[in-house]
Amino acid sequence: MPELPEVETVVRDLRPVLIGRVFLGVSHGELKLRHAWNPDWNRFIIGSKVHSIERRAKWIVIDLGAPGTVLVHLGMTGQLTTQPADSPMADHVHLCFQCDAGMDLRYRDIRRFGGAEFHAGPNGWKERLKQAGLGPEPWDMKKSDWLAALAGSRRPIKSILLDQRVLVGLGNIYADESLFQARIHPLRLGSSLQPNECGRLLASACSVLDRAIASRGSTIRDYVGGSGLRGGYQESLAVYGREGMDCGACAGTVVRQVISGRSAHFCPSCQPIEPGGSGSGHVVP
DNA sequence: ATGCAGTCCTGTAAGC
DNA sequence: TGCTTACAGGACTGCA
Repeated sequence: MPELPEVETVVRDLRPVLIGRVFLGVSHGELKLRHAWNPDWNRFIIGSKVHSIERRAKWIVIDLGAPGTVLVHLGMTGQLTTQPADSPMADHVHLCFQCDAGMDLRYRDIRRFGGAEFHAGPNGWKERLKQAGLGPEPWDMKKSDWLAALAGSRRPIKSILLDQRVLVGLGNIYADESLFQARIHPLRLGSSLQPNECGRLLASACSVLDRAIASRGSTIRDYVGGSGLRGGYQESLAVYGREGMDCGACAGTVVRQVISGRSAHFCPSCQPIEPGGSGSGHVVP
């Protein structure tokens, strides 16, 4: 599942091979994507050169200079990779940008929760993302804003971490890992967190994301980087996907509980529901 | 205003 | 063995 580290890895993989390439054509499938490609955009794309590739939240931003910008969201199973133009087309490839030098940029997405959009002009894409109401990158989050956001919310902290309007980049995997590293129970309400816990949680999120990026992200099922390589951070996960297994930090066992419709993985011993709990008992909410 | 449940989508795996 | 069902979750919609 592409979260911030996976998207960052795709961007870093694509940069050296895609910057400077010129799009010669675009082909797309019939199936509907969440972010469907409009064929009217082809005329902006064809003949345009890739100036830069950046990441904002979980979006890939491909800057084509004056014509505009391509935004790609990987959704859950999206893959954006470069391949030789004569390589066989895999199943579920919905979009293919033909580049010069015999190279394709292909978008493959099994569950079709992602897709690509084109936004004309220098600021079109910024308006699009502004409309999404994205919060700051975790490393740019101001401590005072973070404290205020948590203090003013009576939602479970797990839900808050997944809300991209508060903070971008975390998905289910890294939200669980961040909460474990900060030793905070996912059901704790935002307003119940003490300032030191808030600070610890933000620092944990940044640190988990940093380490995941260094490992090229986590490949749980479908994720691959821009070069087609899998990630490695799944080997370092402390709680996600480890239901029923030993907690690596204590004698407890990792449990799974549905919170806000998503699986939350945590160690009830290391992450007590009672603030300041010592871990002496397994608290069942 | 706020938070939650439902929805999309398909491959995988568990269960009968 | 073959079928059915549950599950995975990012981001959006609609409801209470």
